Amino acid sequence: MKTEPEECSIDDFANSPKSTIMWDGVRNYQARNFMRQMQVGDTVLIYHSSCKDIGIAGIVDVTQSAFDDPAQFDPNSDYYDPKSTVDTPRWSAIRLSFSKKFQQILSLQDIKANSLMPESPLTQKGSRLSVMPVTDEEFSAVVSYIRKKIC
DNA sequence: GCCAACGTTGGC
DNA sequence: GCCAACGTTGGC
Repeated sequence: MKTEPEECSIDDFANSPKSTIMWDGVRNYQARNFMRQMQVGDTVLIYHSSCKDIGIAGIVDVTQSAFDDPAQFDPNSDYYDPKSTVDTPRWSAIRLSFSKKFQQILSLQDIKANSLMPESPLTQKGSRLSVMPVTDEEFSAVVSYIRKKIC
């Protein structure tokens, strides 16, 4: 899952390890559909975008599967969607909790240079998908690369 | 700040 | 249903 760290970063999770953070505001159907597939206990890579240190910053866990994103009903929210009603909601949110923060960001450069996620939309030009699946293979590649790099 | 790539909107 | 125009994303 992508996030701008100024809005929500891995540190926001790390600083409140026992609480959960609601992941709301996703307003793209493809991303939403991927969120709806996520189950409690699933592992999520957190990617910092549009910032100085671009890349994967750590790991969080799903603590609640998809529910109606309350922001879509709130006229005062940036994420308000006038076309959503309680009867016909469009958007979903999930809840996440802290798992791990990488000791250093696994940069997009490194991800590309070492082909850690060659098939992923993440490494493909022009992809704007903010929630995307990660294969077991990609996850293993990411974790073993960051271990090696830190040691 | 630039700009390519993308998704959405809305007139027809 | 098409597609031009528009707004947004996000790396550089």
